Formats: sequence, C-alpha cells, structure tokens
Amino acid sequence: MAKGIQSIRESRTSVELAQALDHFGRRWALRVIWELRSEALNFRALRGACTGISPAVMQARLHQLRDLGLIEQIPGLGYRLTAAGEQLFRVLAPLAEWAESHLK
Amino acid sequence: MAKGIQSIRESRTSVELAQALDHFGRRWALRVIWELRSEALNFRALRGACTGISPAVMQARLHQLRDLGLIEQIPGLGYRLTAAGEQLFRVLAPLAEWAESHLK
DNA sequence: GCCAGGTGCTACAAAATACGTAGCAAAAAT
DNA sequence: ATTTTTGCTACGTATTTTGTAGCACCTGGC
Repeated sequence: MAKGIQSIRESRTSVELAQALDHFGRRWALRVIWELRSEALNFRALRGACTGISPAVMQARLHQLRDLGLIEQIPGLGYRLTAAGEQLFRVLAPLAEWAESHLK
Repeated sequence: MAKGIQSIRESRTSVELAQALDHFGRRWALRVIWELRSEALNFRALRGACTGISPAVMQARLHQLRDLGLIEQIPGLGYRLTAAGEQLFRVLAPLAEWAESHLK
C-alpha cells in the first residue's frame, strides 16, 4: 500500500493556501465576509442576511473567522471586518463579478 | 414571530453570487480548480494532489464543476479547466497571495 | 421595583455531507 | 494473456449542517 507513483505530484500547493481553501470551503464562510462588506452587522442581522443559516453554524463561522483575524466583535455594534478582512473582501470582489457574468 | 425589523437588510446579495458562494463553499471545490491551474490531471493524479479527499467526493465535485462549465474531461488526458475555469482561476490567484501573506 | 422586547448564544435531534476503505470493470501496458 | 492502471462505485462510519426551541442578559419604559 505504498503511496508510490501518485505522490509525485503531491502538495505543490502551499500549506497556507490549503488551509485557506479549507476554511473557505465551509458553508457560509465566504458569504459572511461578503455580507459584512459595507457595514457592521449584529448576530441577528447577519443571520437575516444569510438566509438559511442556522445559529449554531453562524456561531461556528464567527468564531473561526475571528480566529483567522478577519472579523472582530464590537460590543455595541456587532461584527465587522478587520483590515485583513477588508483585504480579503477586495480579493473576493472579482469573484462576484465572475458569478454575475457566468451564472446567468 | 413576524420577521419584522431584521428583514430590512435581507438579500442585498444577488442570487448568482449566493449560488456561487454556495458551490464554492463545499469542501475541495476551490481546491480542485486550483490543482488544475497549470496542467490537466487525471482522476487519480487529482486525488493525489488533494491529499485526503475521498473518491466519492472527488467524483461529486468533478460532476458539479463540469455542470458549472468550469472543467471538462478529455478522454486520454484527464480533467482540465475550460475557458471559464481559467477565468475563475485568475480570480482565485489573488486569494492565494492573500493566504500566503496572512496565514504565516 | 416590574415587564416587554431585543440581544448573543446554546441545545439537540434529524438530515445532509464527507471520510475511509475496499473493490470492480474497462482500457492500456507488459 | 496477464498484469497494471484507470475511472469510478459501494457502503458503513464520522462529521457537519439544518431546523427549531429556548435561555440568560441587557436596555427601555412604566
């Protein structure tokens, strides 16, 4: 059962990117970033914006995104993007354009 | 239990983007695109590149990505990106840079 | 004080999804 | 003709997500 020949092509992808793609390959993760693009939203408003998400998953995503340093929680305000989060949004923006032009 | 006030902010996100984020918010979806970035790969090589994916999920993703018109299967060659797929990769590339600089 | 409403968040069973391993049929290589 | 490699399926287990209910906390007005 050696890994053998297949492994030749293994992991030409950096660990960092694999992690990133793993984090973002979770349901609602990118969507939450997207919904926070222009204004801070509190837990319930965020849930209103992401139609269909359950509170448990929302809570899980918020934790993960906070651990990644992408969002922060401001007591009276709700959740908003950090500088890194906004940078990620800028990366995400072209994906929105891609979706508009290809999925219609 | 009216939806009420929260709903004010509902669905300012287009259906297309929501769909796109839903498709890509599946495990391995973006990773498969990424691994095909520079060359066509066959089923097993693709599985070697995505360490940990199970064949059933790989099969499911390939189907979905094919339905989205992002990849195509060439009989003697394996799977490769279509024009739309390459366009998506170009959108994804900055995300790789983002990952490198933020997750280290 | 008291109650009404909003808040962030938790609990938990059911459904959907992914994992891990084994293996098969067809094609290609030997 | 036999072995190897290929794309792919099966299936039991584990993990993730869903859907609904509700709790503890805070703030407002009374």
